[in-house]
Amino acid sequence: MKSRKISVHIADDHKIIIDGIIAVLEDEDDIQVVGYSCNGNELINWFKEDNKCDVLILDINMPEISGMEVLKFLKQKNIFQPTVVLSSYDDIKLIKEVIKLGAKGFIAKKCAGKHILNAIRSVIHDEEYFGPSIQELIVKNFATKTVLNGNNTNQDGILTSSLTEREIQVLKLIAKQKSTKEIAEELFISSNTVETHRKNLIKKINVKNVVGLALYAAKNNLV
Amino acid sequence: MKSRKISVHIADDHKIIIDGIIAVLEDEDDIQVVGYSCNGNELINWFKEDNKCDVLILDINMPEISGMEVLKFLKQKNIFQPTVVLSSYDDIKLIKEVIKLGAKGFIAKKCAGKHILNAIRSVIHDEEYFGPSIQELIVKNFATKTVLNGNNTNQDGILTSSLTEREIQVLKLIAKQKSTKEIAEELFISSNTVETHRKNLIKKINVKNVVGLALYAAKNNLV
DNA sequence: TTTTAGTTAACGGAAAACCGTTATATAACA
DNA sequence: TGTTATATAACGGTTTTCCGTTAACTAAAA
Repeated sequence: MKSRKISVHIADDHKIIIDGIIAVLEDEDDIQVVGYSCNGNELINWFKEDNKCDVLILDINMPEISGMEVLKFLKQKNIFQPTVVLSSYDDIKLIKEVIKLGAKGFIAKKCAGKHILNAIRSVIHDEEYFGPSIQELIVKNFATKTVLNGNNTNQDGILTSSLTEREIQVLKLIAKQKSTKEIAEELFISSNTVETHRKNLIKKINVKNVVGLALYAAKNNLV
Repeated sequence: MKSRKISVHIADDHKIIIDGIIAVLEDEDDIQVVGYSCNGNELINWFKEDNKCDVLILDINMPEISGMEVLKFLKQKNIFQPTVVLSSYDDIKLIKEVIKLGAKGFIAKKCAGKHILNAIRSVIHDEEYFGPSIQELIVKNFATKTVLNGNNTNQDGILTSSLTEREIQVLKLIAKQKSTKEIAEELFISSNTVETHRKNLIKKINVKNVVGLALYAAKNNLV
């Protein structure tokens, strides 16, 4: 007896990537693409119309409603949705966030198509799957974080840190080229507090100065 | 009489995008994909082995050897190569650079696949082709640049400015989170000179501070 | 209920960035 | 042969960032 095909929905703001994934998946006879979305809005509406799929392939870097926010939406609505997250960058913090939000698969876009197949077949069984470059990153991160000051890591060892709401808010304003004073005025807090946030951001993100913060912000679509 | 197919080579560090483009092109019976490269090195070697194609589809954002550098290589070797440049970002400065280096087609990755077909069929006849979002950008840029201070624009009106070699060098080091002093030591020049360069960069790029420079550097793959 | 995470705030001193402006030398260009 | 672009350098003053450290209050979690 042959079981039903795995239904897949793809969400990515780059149509060409959707085409690419479809091209990879259509050769497999246990997988079926049942739809795609070109932005977070479309995807959320698709869910709201009570559509379903076995596996969601989700780009994290989408304008307006990001993949992250889609995951938040799903979590909030208590929708259990096996998901493979696609990302342009290898970023350990991003991976942590994504795991926190319940996604089990994570692949860097630069990785070839066949890994998506493995990822789909893993997450459908609620198993984790990390693409090759991600695995490397996790191992590297684990090593350094364990040896170095465990400033961010808590008891779990790996599932940690990330920025607070306020810190993200401050970071965004820094990335808008605003000075401490301007940020303080905008957020109705003391300049000293903003400085503290800036300091904590530099430590948490492990960069040298505001330039590092700006690059981090750019990388994580906070700009 | 039916003419020979248009041979196309694709270069992009994201395999999935190559797959996507192949998927789009393989439905066309006047176009034939004759090869692909996953980075700038591979592509340059491909050319060095005296391979040829009618149209090159070139991603600008590749690690190590970028698309820009590939264009420089082709120009330097006097290889006339009709090229469609792919970019993740809509950036007017980038477009200008690319035009300077001889590419005639320019498409943002977010644009759907069919535009690539138009682009290929344009550049093969040495005609320019700009994707929809790029056209918008050019129009917008033209309007503001004309109205506002023409600080960067020279006689040509559109094909202008850009940073000097030295400025780019300094900018890259700033984006590496180095201080003025460190940069000065690395380049064997005075701190004062580095400050002058930083100042000029801020003015030229029209940003407020090093954060703006960092973001510009990130956007233009100088990081 | 203690513990932890987050937000707020302060302070003093060092370092770096920012600003305007001027100036010299060189190489390329018209 | 001027003109222009580029790279170099200096200077004084202002503003901002950076660093370490401490601490109080709150809300949520263990």
